[in-house]
Amino acid sequence: MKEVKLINKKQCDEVFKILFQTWPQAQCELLHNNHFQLLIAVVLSAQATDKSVNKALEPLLQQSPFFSAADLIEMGEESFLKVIKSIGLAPTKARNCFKLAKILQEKYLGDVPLEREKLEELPGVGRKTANVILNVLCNLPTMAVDTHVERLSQRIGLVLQTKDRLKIEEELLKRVPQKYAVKAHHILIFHGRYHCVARKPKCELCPIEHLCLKVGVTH
DNA sequence: ATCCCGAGGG
DNA sequence: CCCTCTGGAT
Repeated sequence: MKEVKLINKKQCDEVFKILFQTWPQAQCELLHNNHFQLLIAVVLSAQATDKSVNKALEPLLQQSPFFSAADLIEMGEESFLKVIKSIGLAPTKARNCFKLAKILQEKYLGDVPLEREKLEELPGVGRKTANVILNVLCNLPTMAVDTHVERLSQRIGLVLQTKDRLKIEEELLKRVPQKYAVKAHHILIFHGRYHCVARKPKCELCPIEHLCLKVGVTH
């Protein structure tokens, strides 16, 4: 018999209240000066730390603060690959970013479309990336389910056990208090990145330890 | 289900 | 050494 590991609605509200107080500064940490740069950064951040993405892009953005789709097309895929070489999955990402830039130029005058369907048509952009873009640029209450959000959701007991990220997203959106709907994604990211880490979570120091079910945590 | 694949941490 | 990092396309 499979035990249902889930905290109740009241506990869920408390979790977000405490986490919001713990991480009031939670926000996107990817370097960017415009919509295009954010889109590129989010695409590059797949299976990579935001630190590694910032480290690779910083010199480029320093030299070219208004770096745009047109600029990426002009510099070429090979040159861009050299820039992002230190990031994992670089060849695939360079190809996707270059193709993406060309599509933006041809279809949207170089702008980033702020609609889910159009975003997800772009190479290298899936549901998670689209959710981040819509959240950061439009302040929409989307829930991008990445490795952190998936881990914390299961661990704390915010959602039922499943590897289906769309299901996790839907369940989370139902359970997150309205007040924190827009911030919730980054609140979870910060807690996952800096505290409730994958391997050795710092449970002794955790502000929600009394509420957490610690599903799968073995010390 | 499997492939893409580099740096940083433990 | 092994695991992890704001996944996506096939």
